[in-house]
Amino acid sequence: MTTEEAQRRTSGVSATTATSTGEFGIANPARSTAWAGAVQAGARVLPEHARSHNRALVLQALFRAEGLSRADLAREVGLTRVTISDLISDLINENLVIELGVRTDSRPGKPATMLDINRNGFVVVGLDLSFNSRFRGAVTNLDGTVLHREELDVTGVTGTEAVEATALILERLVAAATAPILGVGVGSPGIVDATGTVLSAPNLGWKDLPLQQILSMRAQLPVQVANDANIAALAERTFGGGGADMMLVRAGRGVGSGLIVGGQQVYGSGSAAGEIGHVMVGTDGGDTCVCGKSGCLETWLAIPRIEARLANATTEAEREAILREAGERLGIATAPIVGALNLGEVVLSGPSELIDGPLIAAAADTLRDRTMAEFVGDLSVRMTTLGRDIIVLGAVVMVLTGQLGVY
Amino acid sequence: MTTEEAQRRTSGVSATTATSTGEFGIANPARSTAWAGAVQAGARVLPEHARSHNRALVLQALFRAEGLSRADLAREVGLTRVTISDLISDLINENLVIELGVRTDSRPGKPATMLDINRNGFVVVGLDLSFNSRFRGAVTNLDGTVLHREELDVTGVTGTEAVEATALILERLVAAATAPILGVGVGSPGIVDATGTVLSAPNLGWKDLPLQQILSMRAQLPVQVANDANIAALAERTFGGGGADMMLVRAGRGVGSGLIVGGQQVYGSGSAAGEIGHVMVGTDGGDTCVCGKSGCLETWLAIPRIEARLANATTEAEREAILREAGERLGIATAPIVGALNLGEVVLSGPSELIDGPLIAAAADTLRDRTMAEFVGDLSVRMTTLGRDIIVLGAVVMVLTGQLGVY
DNA sequence: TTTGTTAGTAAAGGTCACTAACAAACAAAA
DNA sequence: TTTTGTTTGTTAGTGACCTTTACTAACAAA
Repeated sequence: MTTEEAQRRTSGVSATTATSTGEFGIANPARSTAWAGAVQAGARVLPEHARSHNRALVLQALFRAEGLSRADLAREVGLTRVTISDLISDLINENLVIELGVRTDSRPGKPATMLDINRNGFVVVGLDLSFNSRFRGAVTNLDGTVLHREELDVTGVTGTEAVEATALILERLVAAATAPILGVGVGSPGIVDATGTVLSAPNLGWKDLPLQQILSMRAQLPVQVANDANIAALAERTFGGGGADMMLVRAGRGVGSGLIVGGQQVYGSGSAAGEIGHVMVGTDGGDTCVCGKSGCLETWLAIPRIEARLANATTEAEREAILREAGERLGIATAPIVGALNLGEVVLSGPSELIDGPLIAAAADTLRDRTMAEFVGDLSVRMTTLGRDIIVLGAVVMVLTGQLGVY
Repeated sequence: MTTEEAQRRTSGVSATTATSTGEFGIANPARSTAWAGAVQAGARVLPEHARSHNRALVLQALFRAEGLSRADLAREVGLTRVTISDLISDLINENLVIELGVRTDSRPGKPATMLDINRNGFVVVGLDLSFNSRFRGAVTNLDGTVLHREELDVTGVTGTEAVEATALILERLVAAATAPILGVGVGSPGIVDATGTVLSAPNLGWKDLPLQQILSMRAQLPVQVANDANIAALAERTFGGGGADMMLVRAGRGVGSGLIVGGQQVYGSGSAAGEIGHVMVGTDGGDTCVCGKSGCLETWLAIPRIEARLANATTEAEREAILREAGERLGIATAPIVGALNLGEVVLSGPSELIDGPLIAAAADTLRDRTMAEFVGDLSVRMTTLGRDIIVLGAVVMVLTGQLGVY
């Protein structure tokens, strides 16, 4: 049997994904069950792929609406009760699904046995490398509920040292896990390709760093690495009520974004989708940017820049004008994107004391003024509700998608 | 058996898709074999879906590279020779694939039997409703080679009359078909939803018009309707060598665009993706637009506007400046889109005597100036090579995708 | 108690792609 | 010329998968 065939024969997620003893080194390698992987152009479909797709559908349905019976699932997914029973039997054996007992409400017919994803039977480890001077991480259950946190100061740490720091915080999180670890998700700044290689992350001094491979080898766990803003968009989509056509803009030290188009994450031709920080805004100049150009979105919207301007503001009106201008510039930059993609939502993530107020209001006004009302009539511009944990939650979504096919 | 079950049982494209006698009214109803349809969220996958997906893969491989044997296909697609033989047997029975005879070159082993899609065994009807005063249409083979053309003057024709005109030109094209018609593709201006309903097309006086349904009933053929610029993007992707992350901008009476992201067409939250004509460009005003705003992309790039400006130009330098300015504005408007989506290509479609020259050069320069070179380094900005037939070719792609799953 | 409904399971059947094995047809080496 | 090895395409049989059909269990309502 060839390697490829062996892989093809492997389906499902083994229930023994990782030991919960906390050893940093015992678990199964990364592997994808997701249907998405099989749908790529040129990929044939075998019966077993159909099975894992249907299996993912069942998990998705259970994930979204707890308290479903086998019969409910059959109606929801469109398969027969027989097939659902068979799939559920597998999932129960793998400890991914549990029976909650019989339905209590009074209805004719045999009472249903309620099912749910075993939300506490596995945990996910999420890492957020996007902060300037500290790495953050958390252990969560499958709902994204944080069970344990770790932080690590990394001021001035770059290159290999930064990799070691990442491995260290991961090790601590793995040790803190109280249930088998389904997988590890990492949100990194910079450009990250589909294989989890950090092509470029200037702040961390990383270039062509195969972070996913490194961490996966070290932890012996399935690891997935993606850009922080992209991962935030995933989180908003799954946990924040984000729609199928959505943009998440993240303002921090720089400005980045993640895009969901047609329900799918956008990666871009060079894995650099969402990088809007250095797109010039308007035709009337602006401050000089670190990149050499003038009037980049970052010069208007990066938090340090806003804070510097606000430091000179003496009155509340001045303060508001500064924030409104930042919002306007965001609106100017995103209007063509919103129009071209016919987005339904623009979600902002960042320090709410700065963003949630005049800034976001001005962005919404500007967006509406500069696009065609007929097309963007029901555009929603809002803050994320996920707060500072958004990257960690995105990591959960990545792992759920990668390991279970849930999204 | 329920309707849904009956549909589920129906797979493949019957070889008797339509009579070639030219009667306007004898054929089978629209039906989708495409895998894409089955991959939607919440859609279960049955073995037969797997089969039609694999079938589509075989057709795709044959479509792209003629002169493949069964064994070649097995290697290409990843299925076994046995399975390929079985699929090919079906396809030959349906007259979609033909044997070309044995391979002539001298190699060890049994000589292979060459296969090809029966490119002239079926025809496709394409309709282009995007011109101001005339409807254009063509009958093509499966390669997109035009076999017959029809035109119809529709100056001042709107509403129901325009629908009748569409039906008339379609009837003529169907009558001219010399082989069974695989399907009909229609490129319409305005907003068209996924069901082929024209939600809004002011120029034609259409609003919530179920054009696909109307034409499908009239012609008794599978009909697919989509926005003209979107369909043009499809054509560029399949016949024009367009990449997986691409934008096609169409300048005509107005300005529209079509987007391909991650190899997939973008539809948008309100089916209005690509509508960039009324996005404001820059922060320095501009001419008043019919929409009421100032400085919309259309005021810079719509062909009538450019022509009006050129009429006042006396020197070649003035003429070039006007064209360069139009290109610059296009670059300003598309820079955020190119950056956010990390597009690899921007393709222009329209009158080449105006677009292909200073305009496109200025657009390329502006795009590069206003984005981050690191991210858009290998961005290609160019004219389409498909000329005026681009909409008709897009119709072919729609039909191939919808009826055969080829894309 | 009877009737009707709903949940879940068991057995049998059809579809699909796979493996194994083989004949046909050729080139190249012996 | 014969033998060997390669490649193509087919036949036969197998296992995976989901369906249909039919059943039991468990309940509400008449």
